This record gives sequence, C-alpha cells and structure tokens, in this order.
Amino acid sequence: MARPREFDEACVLDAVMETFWRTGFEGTSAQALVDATGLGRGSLYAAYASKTGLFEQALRRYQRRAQDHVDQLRQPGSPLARLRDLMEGIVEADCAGSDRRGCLATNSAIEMSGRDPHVAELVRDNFSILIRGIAETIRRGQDAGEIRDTADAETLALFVFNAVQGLRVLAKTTPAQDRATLIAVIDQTLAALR
Amino acid sequence: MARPREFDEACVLDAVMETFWRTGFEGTSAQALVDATGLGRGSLYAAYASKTGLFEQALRRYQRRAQDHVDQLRQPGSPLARLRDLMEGIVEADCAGSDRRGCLATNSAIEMSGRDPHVAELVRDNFSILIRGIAETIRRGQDAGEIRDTADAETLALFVFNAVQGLRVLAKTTPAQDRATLIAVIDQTLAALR
DNA sequence: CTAGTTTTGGAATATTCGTTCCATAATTGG
DNA sequence: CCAATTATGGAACGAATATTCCAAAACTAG
Repeated sequence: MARPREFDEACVLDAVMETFWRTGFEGTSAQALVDATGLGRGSLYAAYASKTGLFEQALRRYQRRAQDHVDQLRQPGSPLARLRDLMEGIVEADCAGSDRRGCLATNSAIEMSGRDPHVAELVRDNFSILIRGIAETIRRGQDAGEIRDTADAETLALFVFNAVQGLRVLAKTTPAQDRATLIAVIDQTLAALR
Repeated sequence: MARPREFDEACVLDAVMETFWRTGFEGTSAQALVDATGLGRGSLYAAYASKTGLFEQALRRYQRRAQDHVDQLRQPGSPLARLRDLMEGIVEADCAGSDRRGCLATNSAIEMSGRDPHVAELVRDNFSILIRGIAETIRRGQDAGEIRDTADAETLALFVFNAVQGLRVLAKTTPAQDRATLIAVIDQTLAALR
C-alpha cells in the first residue's frame, strides 16, 4: 500500500446513507453524494465503483439501525411494553419529526426491490434482523404468559412486523396532529397478541 | 375551440399512470412518457404543463382502483370473507405476479409524500376511500355479530388498512413461494377482529 | 371557403446525469 | 532518499434530463 485513504470510511458511508435515506436512489445524484461526503468524484468512484455500489454499501450499513431496534427490544421489562416502545418510537420518529424520511429499508423495498434483486436481498436481510428480534421478544412474552401461545412466535412476529411496515407507510401521510390514530393502531395490534 | 384533441385523455392518462406505477416518479423520464403515450413532447406539455402535473393527474386517476376495491368489498356475502378476498387479492397481485409494482398510492407515499405536500394530500385522499370502504364493511360485520364491537368500526378499519399497507411492503420482497407466510399474516389480522 | 385558433410532433435548448480520466500530491517499502 | 504505488479532486465526457419553441397541419365558426 502506497498511500492510505484520507477519509473515514464509516463517516463517508454514513453521509451517503443519510442522503439516499432522505431522497431515495433515483432522487440522489452523484453530485449530491460528492457534496454530502466532501470527497472528490474520483475518490468516490475509486472506492465504491458506482452509484449502485454506493447504495448497496449504504444499505448494508443501515443494518446497524435494525440491530439497534433489536437491542432496544432486549432491554429488561415487559415484552409487550418493549414492543409498544418500539412501535411508538417509530411513529414518533417518522411522523412527528419534520424529516419524514421513514425507514431506508422500507423505502428501498418500495423503490428498488421490484427491479434490483440484489437490493431486494439486502432489504430482506434487514427485515429478517428485526423480525427475529420481535419473535424473540414474543417468545419471552409467551413464557411469561403475557402473550397467547395459540400461534407460534414466528407467525405472531411477522404479524407485528407487518403492522410496523404499515405504520411506516401511514406515518408518511399522517399529519403530526393525527398521531393519536396511529397509536390506536398500535393498541389494536398489541391487543391481538393477548 | 379551433381544433379538438386527437388523443383520448383517458387512454393517455392510463398509459402515464402505468408508467409512473412501474418505475416511480424519479425513475420515469419525459421520454418514457412520450414513448408510453405515443404523443409528441409538445402535446404532452401543452396538455399537462409538467412532469409533476402529469404525475398528479395520474395519481388522481388511480383513485378508480381504490373505488374498485370498495366495490369488491360491497359484494354480497360475509364481511369477513370480503375482507379476506381483498387482502388475498392484494398478496396475489403484488407477490405472485411478475409485475411487483405494488400500489401506486403506497409507492407515492414512500417516494413523494415527504417532499411534496400536494402529492401527500392526493395519497391521503386515495387512502381515505379504501379506509371508509373497510369501515363500512366492518360495520356490516359488527351488525351481523361476526366482528367484535369492543372497538368502533373506524378504529378497526385503520387497523386493517394498516395491515394492508404492510402487506404491500412485504410483498415487494417476499419470494412468490413464501406467499403462505403472508396469508398467515392475513389470518392473524382477521382473527383480531373476532 | 376563409380567417382564426388550437393541436401536433419533432427540432432545439440548456442543464444535469453518471462515469472516466489524469496530472498532482502523498505515502511507504527498500 | 528514491522509486513505486495509491489517493486526490477537479476537468472532461457523452448521454440523458426536463422543458421550450415553432412551423406545419387540422379543425371550427362565420
């Protein structure tokens, strides 16, 4: 190796991720990525080959966020309460925040999965992390007698995860003042686990 | 009026809608719209002003589809069975079909609602149509004693609609052979209404 | 039939797109 | 300290972008 990279790869990927997250794949230009990272075009392409490569790396990096959610689920306390925290946190972030950027994996599922199988796989991986985390939490709830065991944990987990994805869609169009209606959806979803 | 339009507005808007539906707003070029409609650039811009104008008209036209779903819900028979038909039809179309284009309103909610308030409103309108249809169906189910009345129909309708939106997201990444897992989600959702 | 108006469709515009290239700078192993 | 090697960042590329323009065609009202 003759010369080391000047930039911090983690920082650069975070900036890239942030940009794709905010404006999507098609909505993000190479120029926008140059601006966001502060790197020259040449450096960016030497390191990541193409816009698609950049996107895939960013999506990989996003799995951290899914893992963060799982960690949150593992915190001590009632499993049902942990699930509620997760869902309310999502509504709060997607709906109250002025960002409205939602979830990068969800956005990518909608924008890209149909056309790019590679992206579809990365999204599936991302989804799987949270689904497994939810299943684990539900199993704990079943053991504690807090959640019914008339269906297995995996089935219930997918049911909850499905509701989470629904919330990510609805939060995009629900005015902040109507947040309460989404909380009602959370109530119904969690009640269905009892 | 000196000269009438040569093209059928409905046909043109259908072609435009189809294109935006398949490739999204940012992913669709003016050229693609020219190709899809067969019109000249000038005619297209004279009639619809801009790509955004075209998109909004297409999204308006899409409300027909929502209305079609409501009509389907109103067909005779058990309200729960009608809801199941709706949801299974969606899974079938989004997942089994090689299209994978999903729902234009859902796609637009994800891609555009955060940045374009006008689009957000059109999406909300679109959503409202189906939500009201579901609420009406649930009310029928409650009257027939088939659906619990421990929550009002509007709340339950949003819960069901939320699940539908979740399915639209999941169907994008679920391989056709795993369709059964989505049917299980439908089962859980409908069971929660009893 | 004609004058007036609108549509038509393709040429033309300036801008932006993703990507490649390259001279320069920086670093390291020998 | 001297090659050899790699990173840097901005210039340059052709293709594609959204939009505008306009001469010719087509229709209608009188």
